[in-house]
Amino acid sequence: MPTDRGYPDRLTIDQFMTDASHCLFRQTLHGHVSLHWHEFYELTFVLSGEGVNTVNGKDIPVRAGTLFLLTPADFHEIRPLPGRQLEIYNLIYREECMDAELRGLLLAPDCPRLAELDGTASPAIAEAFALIEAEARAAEPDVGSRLLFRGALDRILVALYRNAQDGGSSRAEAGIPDRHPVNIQNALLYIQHHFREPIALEDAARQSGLSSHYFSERFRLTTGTTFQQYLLNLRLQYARALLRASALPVSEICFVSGFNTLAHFEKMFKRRYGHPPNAGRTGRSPLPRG
DNA sequence: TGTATAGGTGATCGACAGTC
DNA sequence: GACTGTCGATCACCTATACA
Repeated sequence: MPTDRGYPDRLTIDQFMTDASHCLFRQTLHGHVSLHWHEFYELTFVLSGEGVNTVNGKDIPVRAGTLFLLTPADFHEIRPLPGRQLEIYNLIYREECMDAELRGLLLAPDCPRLAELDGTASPAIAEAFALIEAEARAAEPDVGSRLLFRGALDRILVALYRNAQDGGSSRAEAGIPDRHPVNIQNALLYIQHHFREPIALEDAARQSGLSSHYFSERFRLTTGTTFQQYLLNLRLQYARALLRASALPVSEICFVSGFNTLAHFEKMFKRRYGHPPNAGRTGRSPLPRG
């Protein structure tokens, strides 16, 4: 579990799912879970209690019935309200566990990936989590276990998509028009969720099934920006949010945001925001205990 | 140790021509 | 019209270095 030293922890697949495709925890949070991010997807359902989930520097209240999905591109921390506790289901899984269609819907840039389930939908989702929990306890997992997990996961994700609320983000905010050709959307999706890794134009082009030359042209015409510029924007936005939300050194933020050298990160940051990375900091120390 | 700057190199962009 | 390949120009990125 994340330590509380003001530096975000990176939770790796090797730490939690060496051989498995997923892992489920039912836990009660009595205090603050410090800033962290993961290499896997995290689906959380609040069974009881009230608290605050801070995702990419933005506070989001959570309570019984709240369901949210975090991707490897998100960093977050969660804490119960003072004097309260949070009882949650926490399901972590690999990207390939998601149905392709659901992945396309839920990982779209404008999808809030947060839902408040009412008294009707909530028990059904708790039941789906309980099913995954029961299967995880089975002594000998078999093909049936895998299929039941996929079925339960699909059910939860569909509920999330149907009940998703706009947390304030929008395509316009993200600089993305309403409609893109499917091949460009695939590439955008790929970029959105892999921008912290080294991505070449060719990688994104492969996602769209186009040659790199033609993809470059279509991408620019469709999004109004070049591939490089789009990638740079994502990395800078992520770095700025992390600068505001954590006490992580600039050099660390540079690397986790997808930049390979500090020199380049600082140059690009200064060009975009008009000041060096440290100058815009609020001096935020680790979050107050909840 | 963390941050900032300068200069060189290679990857990418974008215009254009050509093919199917 | 959709797509690919070529090639010169541009810019992102890296290395080296300096400073607080």
